[in-house]
Amino acid sequence: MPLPGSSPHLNTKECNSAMRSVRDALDLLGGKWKLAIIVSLLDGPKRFKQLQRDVSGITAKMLSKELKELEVNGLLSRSVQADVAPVAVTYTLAPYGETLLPVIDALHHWGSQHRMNIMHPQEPVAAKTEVSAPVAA
Amino acid sequence: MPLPGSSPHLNTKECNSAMRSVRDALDLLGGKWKLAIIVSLLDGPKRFKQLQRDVSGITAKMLSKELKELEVNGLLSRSVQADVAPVAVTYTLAPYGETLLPVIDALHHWGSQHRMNIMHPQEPVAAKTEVSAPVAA
DNA sequence: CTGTATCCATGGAGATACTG
DNA sequence: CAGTATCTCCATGGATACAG
Repeated sequence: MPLPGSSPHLNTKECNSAMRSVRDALDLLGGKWKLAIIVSLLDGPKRFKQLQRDVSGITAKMLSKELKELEVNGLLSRSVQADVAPVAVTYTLAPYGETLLPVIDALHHWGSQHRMNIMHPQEPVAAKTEVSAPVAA
Repeated sequence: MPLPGSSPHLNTKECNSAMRSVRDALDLLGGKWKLAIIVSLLDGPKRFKQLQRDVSGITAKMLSKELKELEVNGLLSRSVQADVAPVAVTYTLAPYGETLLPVIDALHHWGSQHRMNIMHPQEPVAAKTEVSAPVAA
């Protein structure tokens, strides 16, 4: 069952409007880091440095940029503790950010299945062109 | 194993392995065109030119490249009709490609909600920093 | 600690022309 | 029709140094 209240699948006319939504989601989450940050924050509020450790490989510049975008979109909130010595900034997943859980689950579920298919291919999953066709040159 | 019916959420130790799956999915679907192509093929088999019309804005080069990647990953199949005059190539969504429906639905569902939140903000969704902090300079 | 500014390499992707 | 080959532009993002 595809979606409660949605069609079995989309016809061409619905495609364009449907794609707009999908693109919205993908533009927001599709980067290299956004989901990793959100997933890390599912664990609880974190500080900048802590996030940088968790999201392995990300640079301060990227982290800062991504956090800004996520905040502007209401997915997380930023709070500053100015009274402590070297300033403490905490990032917290907003309730709105938690609405992403179904999306994350879907990606995670499919992704882990796909990973298994690739590593333990029961039946050849890969390309199978019906005539000849030098697919990958 | 964290996800049969989806856990409440992921802890830090599970994050890395979970992220690998999520990244797998995102790497495969995250581009600008992949999902659009797949969604278009949900409608039924299509030919190259037809796809290029459907997926508005895509160039032949990109379409060709994306189709190749999708085929290699077993999400669609390519069939050549060499006997007809100017050669007909048809792309068909593979059964494996249809396993993406839940993912697409999740993205579509969240994306359309998000689009509504942005256009008709009931309550200010956007950034709200607790202290001062010139967030977006 | 929490970022920002700058420089720079890489590659993603458009335009165009060409081939089978 | 169904692509491929080049050339080129520009955004992404890493490294590094600096700032509040």
